[in-house]
Amino acid sequence: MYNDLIPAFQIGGIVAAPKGNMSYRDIKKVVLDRIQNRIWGPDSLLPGEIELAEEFSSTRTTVNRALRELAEEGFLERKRKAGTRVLHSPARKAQFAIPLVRDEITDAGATYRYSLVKREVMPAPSWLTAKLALKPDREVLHLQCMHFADNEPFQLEKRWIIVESVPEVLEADFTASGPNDWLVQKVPFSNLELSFFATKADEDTAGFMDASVGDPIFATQRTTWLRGEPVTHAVLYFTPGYKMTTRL
Amino acid sequence: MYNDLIPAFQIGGIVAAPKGNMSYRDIKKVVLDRIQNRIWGPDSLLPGEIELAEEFSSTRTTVNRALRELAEEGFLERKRKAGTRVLHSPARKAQFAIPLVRDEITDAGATYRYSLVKREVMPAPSWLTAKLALKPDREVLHLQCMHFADNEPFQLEKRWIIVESVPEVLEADFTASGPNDWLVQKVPFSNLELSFFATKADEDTAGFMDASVGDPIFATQRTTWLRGEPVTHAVLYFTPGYKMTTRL
DNA sequence: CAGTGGTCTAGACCACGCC
DNA sequence: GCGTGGTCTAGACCACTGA
Repeated sequence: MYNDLIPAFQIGGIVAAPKGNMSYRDIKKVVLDRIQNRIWGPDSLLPGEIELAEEFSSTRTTVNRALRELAEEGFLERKRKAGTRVLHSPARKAQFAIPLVRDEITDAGATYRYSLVKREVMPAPSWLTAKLALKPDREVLHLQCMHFADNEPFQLEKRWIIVESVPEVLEADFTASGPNDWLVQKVPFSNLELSFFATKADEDTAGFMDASVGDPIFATQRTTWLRGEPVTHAVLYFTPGYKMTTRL
Repeated sequence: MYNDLIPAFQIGGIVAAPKGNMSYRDIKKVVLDRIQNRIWGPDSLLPGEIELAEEFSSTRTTVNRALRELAEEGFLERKRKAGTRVLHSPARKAQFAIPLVRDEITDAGATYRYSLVKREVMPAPSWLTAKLALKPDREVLHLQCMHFADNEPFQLEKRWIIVESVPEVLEADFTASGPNDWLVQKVPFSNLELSFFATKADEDTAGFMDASVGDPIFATQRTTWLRGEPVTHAVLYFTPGYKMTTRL
């Protein structure tokens, strides 16, 4: 039984409310503990905020913040009039930072190097026109770039930028630094779609990465809009063996 | 220039503060707009909370909530004494729900079916002992299960459960429903590590999924602890072509 | 050490949504 | 309708940390 894992002093410890004033963090801890120890089991209804405020000798405002954050973290469901309920499946949410490649590399203590592989102004390929619901015959700037960590291939970036949305992109110089840096500086974005998937290295990709044809490749795809207008679409191919990790 | 995309009425609209009292949501919108329109450019320092509260004819508490949430969302950095600063790279954070497979399938409108492929009590394999820092010679329950969506293979689950942490797992019946369901009901968890990566289908995996050997497979890995004790480790292999997506 | 954000209080009004 | 959470206010004290 999992209770074997609970040190004796904790059974009556955290679960019971300490005396004196408690911060919203303390309240979060106690509530979470009660959920995890099934004192408030799945689907059960928690006492109202006022009642909890009394128990914790705190105020409703403070209790509210604690419960609100636990709800954001996916432990509780809150509805007006209905009250606060424990979710049966811990619909926890994972959070990932979306860093710039450069930051990702330098944060890992490696040296970052960038290289422009290809630059081409072209009509939007039909799959892109369809995906972004572009008007027909739009012009796009297509770029391919490599990002290195300690001179090892780290990421291959294929990017399409809608010229109409960012005309000045045609003047930009991408030989020294990548389009992501430039876009971040020049264009705010209001909306983003992010996907993760697995693909296999084709001959082209394998050539750039330290990979063999057919190697499994972890890839992410990002599409960005500004106030409803598509700005750019990028696919990022990671070096074989890459693993994206979070803790919570 | 991206300003071309901004309808004229917005330039002097959202960016300027509306009169009257504003909610924290309104304040968030205005501040975000000013960031995106470079009125408060990257790295610039925002006015203090009191000053903003005056401008928005609101209180510091309300402004505080707005700025705090924008910071959580990755737009701002806040430090005592230093003030609130606009982050140069929109270090936005992606949030994913971590649903039960069954929910993921039924939410998509498909029919869920489960099948137990393998059940085995065994000594912990050495890689698992190392990964979870187990004491030597621990016993684990190893399970392999298939999850189907509309009778199409959707996910292959390989799971190891530390018997010592959850002894009663040996009595559980996993022929009708999966170990995840059981664990969620019986064992709370306090800590979780989550990874995403790409791998290729081996003969075994390809046999279960609708896949060929060598196909790229998107996989996730979850390790769960309860109060510092490892409980279970699972690797979930998705059917080829699976793509995980979020918007923000 | 002084200024900024972090948090708590006590009270109020409001809006949503079950009953 | 009416109870519950959602939010705002006005004020206070505190803790961190940069100048």
